[in-house]
Amino acid sequence: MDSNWSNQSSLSLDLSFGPPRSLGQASVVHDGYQWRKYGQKVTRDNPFPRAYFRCSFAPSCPVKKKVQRSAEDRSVLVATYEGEHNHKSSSEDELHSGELIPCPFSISSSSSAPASVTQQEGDPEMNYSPKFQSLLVEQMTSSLSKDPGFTNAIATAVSERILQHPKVVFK
DNA sequence: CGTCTTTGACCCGCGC
DNA sequence: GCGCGGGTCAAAGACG
Repeated sequence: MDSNWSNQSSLSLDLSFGPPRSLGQASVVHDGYQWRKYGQKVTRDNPFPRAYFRCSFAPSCPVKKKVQRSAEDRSVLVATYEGEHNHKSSSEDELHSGELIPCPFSISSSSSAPASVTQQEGDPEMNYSPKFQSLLVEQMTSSLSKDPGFTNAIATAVSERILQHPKVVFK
């Protein structure tokens, strides 16, 4: 067995909570993949509901994703990935078609120290607007300076998933 | 009309 | 053996 993905890797950077409520269709591309929600549960150790997602980009893709708000800081969203994508990301396809800039944050590395990115809520106008993006960058910068585990996870994810190059270390 | 989210019920594993 | 908690299923409703 590949030990890579047998364990869960967690790291959050999930934009799906941006829109107030995007009901109906369009499972949003959060991190380069398409996710379909198949369940939600309130766990004992966390008052906030945990959402369960599957990769809907490829029906045969075994990857699962759990998204849960941190009990300590509710502005922190923690996403836990399980499994390995047996296909390339949808954003890569988009990249190849020369249209959109991919969101390079599909975390496939297993970091010993789960990192997270905070995302403020409350302003529906900040969904995917430049304002929101700049805020996100700001939050990430903050996380980078505070949490070395996050740095490594990002570096690994970017190098493995997007650049297809050896590990790059941010410093 | 087709696809996706929501939500309650069900199933299974684990600890006591 | 029983109870609890986590994870999954499936029907119903909603939206473009």
